[in-house]
Amino acid sequence: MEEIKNHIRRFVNISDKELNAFTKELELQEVKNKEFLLKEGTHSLHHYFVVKGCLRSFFINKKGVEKIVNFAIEDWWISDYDSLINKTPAYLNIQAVEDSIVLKIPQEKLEALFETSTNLNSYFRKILEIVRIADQKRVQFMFNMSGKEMYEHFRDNNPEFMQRVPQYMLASYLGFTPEFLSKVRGLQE
Amino acid sequence: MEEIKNHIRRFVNISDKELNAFTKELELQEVKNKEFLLKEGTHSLHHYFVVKGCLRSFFINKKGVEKIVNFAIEDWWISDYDSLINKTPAYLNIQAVEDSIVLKIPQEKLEALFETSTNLNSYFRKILEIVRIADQKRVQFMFNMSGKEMYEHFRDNNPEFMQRVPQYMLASYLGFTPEFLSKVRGLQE
DNA sequence: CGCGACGTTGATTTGCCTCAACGATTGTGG
DNA sequence: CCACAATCGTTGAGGCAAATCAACGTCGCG
Repeated sequence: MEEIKNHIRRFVNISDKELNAFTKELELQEVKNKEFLLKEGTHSLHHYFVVKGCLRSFFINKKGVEKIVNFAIEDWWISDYDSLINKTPAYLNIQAVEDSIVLKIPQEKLEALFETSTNLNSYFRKILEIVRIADQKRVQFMFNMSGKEMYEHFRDNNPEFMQRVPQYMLASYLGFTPEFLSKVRGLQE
Repeated sequence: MEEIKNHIRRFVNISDKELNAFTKELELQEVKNKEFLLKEGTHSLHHYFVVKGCLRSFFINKKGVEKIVNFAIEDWWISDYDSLINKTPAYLNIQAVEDSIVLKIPQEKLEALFETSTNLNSYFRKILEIVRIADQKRVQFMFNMSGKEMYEHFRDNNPEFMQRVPQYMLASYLGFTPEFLSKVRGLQE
């Protein structure tokens, strides 16, 4: 629990009492590599905070191909917001890419906490601000760069991922085929 | 001011006193068609709420072509979050697409209000949740649909925009050239 | 009227996909 | 502990969706 407490304290000035009210609702869960936390079509109930490991969210497109929407590593949240907020069946899958440890909190508990804690509201608002910025940049990259450039940019800005996710997942996240990524890598700079 | 008060009340249960503390910081601004609220390279200071009209945010890519990142119409917010939060020079331009009326609030005033108002925190958190879901869907569409499908989806789900934005801007938002959009439209269903 | 902004159409090019074949590595059961 | 099957990455040939480039029509407006 110290990981997430520290993470929150990095964003808001929060009392131990308030923090404990929050962490009391968290549940630790271990997930083995390839194990699912959410499958499309089911109802998503939890937000997940990654304590250790690496997860991905993805959907299956109409051609039957996996398309990775997001990765999450240590100190990051992952969930299907659409399903959680709108209470619709999930369109996304969430799956471990390594043996991992997550903390989970049900959306309804979180909503209840928001009623009483300004600081938690603030923390999650700030997380969403960061996510918004990241999403915006992703669109900008997709509109501005060739496949080769996107790969090089990702590699240079996220070296830690290069070791941890297989190449075909990186290809999927960047929006192209494994074959194409392989060719792009083949051409030396 | 009634527009934005009603908008906020749609999301949170807020007292008139709290609301007034917020609206007191807002400033009304008229923007003529093609007028800029933000130019890239300058520092972004405000969030903008559209009372009437239509705005767009865009950047110029390395080939010198405008790429539209977002539109905003009535009851919607638009800003360059990256610039506001990280206090960096804006990468985006914000410009009116019609004669418009906006309410603006400086980021620093908003931050101050967040310190004292749980409800405002909550409101902006909820706005960001919705934005997050929209961003996620946009990535999904880009990964799942052909140009023709993206156009038809947009047309069927956002009919109000079809009347209001010129075709070349729609093309830019969808990520392709005006020529291609024209051809896609040429093929009857 | 004449000019600039916007949309259309056609010919050509290109970035990335598809499909197929083939190594290398891993892991798993006999 | 070997044999074999999966899994993952690489390479090449061919195809296609969308971009590029260029020309032209139309409209609104100074």
